Amino acid sequence: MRQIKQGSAEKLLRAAIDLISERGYHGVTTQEIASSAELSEKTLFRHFGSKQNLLETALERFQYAEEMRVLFDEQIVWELEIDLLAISKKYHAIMNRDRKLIMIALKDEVHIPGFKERRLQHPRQLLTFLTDYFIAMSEKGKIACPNPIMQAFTFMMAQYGAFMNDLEAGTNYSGISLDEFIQENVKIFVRSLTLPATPCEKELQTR
Amino acid sequence: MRQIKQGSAEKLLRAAIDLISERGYHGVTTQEIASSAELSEKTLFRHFGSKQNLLETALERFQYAEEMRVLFDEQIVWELEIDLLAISKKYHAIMNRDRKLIMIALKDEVHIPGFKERRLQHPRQLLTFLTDYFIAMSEKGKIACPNPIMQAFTFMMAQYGAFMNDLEAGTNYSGISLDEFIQENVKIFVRSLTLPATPCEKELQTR
DNA sequence: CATTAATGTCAGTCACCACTGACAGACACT
DNA sequence: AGTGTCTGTCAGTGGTGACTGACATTAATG
Repeated sequence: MRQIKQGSAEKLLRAAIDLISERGYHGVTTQEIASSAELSEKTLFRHFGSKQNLLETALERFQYAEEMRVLFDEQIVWELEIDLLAISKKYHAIMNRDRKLIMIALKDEVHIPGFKERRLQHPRQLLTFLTDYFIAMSEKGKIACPNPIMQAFTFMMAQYGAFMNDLEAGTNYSGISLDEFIQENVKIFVRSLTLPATPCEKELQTR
Repeated sequence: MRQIKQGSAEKLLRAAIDLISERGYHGVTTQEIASSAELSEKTLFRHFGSKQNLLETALERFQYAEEMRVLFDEQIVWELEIDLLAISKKYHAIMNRDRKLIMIALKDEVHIPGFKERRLQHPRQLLTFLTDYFIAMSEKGKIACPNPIMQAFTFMMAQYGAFMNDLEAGTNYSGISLDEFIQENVKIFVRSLTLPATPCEKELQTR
């Protein structure tokens, strides 16, 4: 009967994620979580001991740095537009998969030791990957005039903003889709980074 | 004694915003709010009748479209870099001023009729202003090759992402400040939009 | 059949919390 | 001095919600 037990725990975790991401930790009762999982409240406590532990277990699923590393190791073709598109799409795919966990982390009502730190480490890693990519591209002579960290950061912030906007506002801006944004944003970076040998004295001045 | 009454209501509102933005609506008790405002719980209920009404009153302070309209009407000098910088700085100034209200809205635990709609309308207006600005700049021949709505949207998303990142992660990325981001992002858009008469066939193809 | 593991039911505990009523003190204005 | 306004204290009420213990049920397993 091990499978059935795991099935129950799984159902409870999913129900918890669904409900807490919508209404917040304190906005949902253990009773609701249990019956949403079609189990009794008692079973919830037998599995997880406490509401907080249920949440902690659920949150352990959030991680994406590793997947990003694989992307940078295996899918890069050293063609700016193609690579930036692939990176953007992967980023949004992962973020959308975990969007409920991200909502919970954002509401952040319960203090879970070490969780915030673990969470913030993923985008930091992505920044490193992207910066290294820009540096390498620069060394290959394929892009120009880099302040690679800041450009990587700026690229990430745009992705993050679009994701967050989609997360909370959905289709607030009529007729603009996430996909269109990705296309346009990549184009802007491509145009900005592949200057046809135009010098960049202006940048050198300001820093 | 009107002043004293207003002083108390104000203190309660501020305390409510502070606490709820940190711990969420259900994570804070009326008792805590009252004593954080150095007033009795009774006074809280005498002023606002209910906890929910206290929150609703607090949230009425969020608005920025009007301030943005003034900026676009009065501060624009039709010089891309200068204008984008001014717009960015104004945006972050407003958002930072209201960051606690934005946190509350994000946690979004309590359903307040019409609030979400009212909230989403501000960025939509900003998008309109910025799009019109790009169109005008294009007509003046100062920027090139516009898909103005998407470019305005992309610019906004970058700002939003940087703000949200700052809001929840603070100084997660060592040594990168919001101000540096603003500078870099504006530069990227300037470079991308002011192509020195390079044709844009590539864009025309893809759409 | 006996055992074991997972679950359910039921009844209940204990703490917390939004909210109230009755009463009283402080202060201003007339 | 009297009146009105704002505030505080105190002692509640009613509801809810996390969590528990005792006992029964179901089904798989040896």
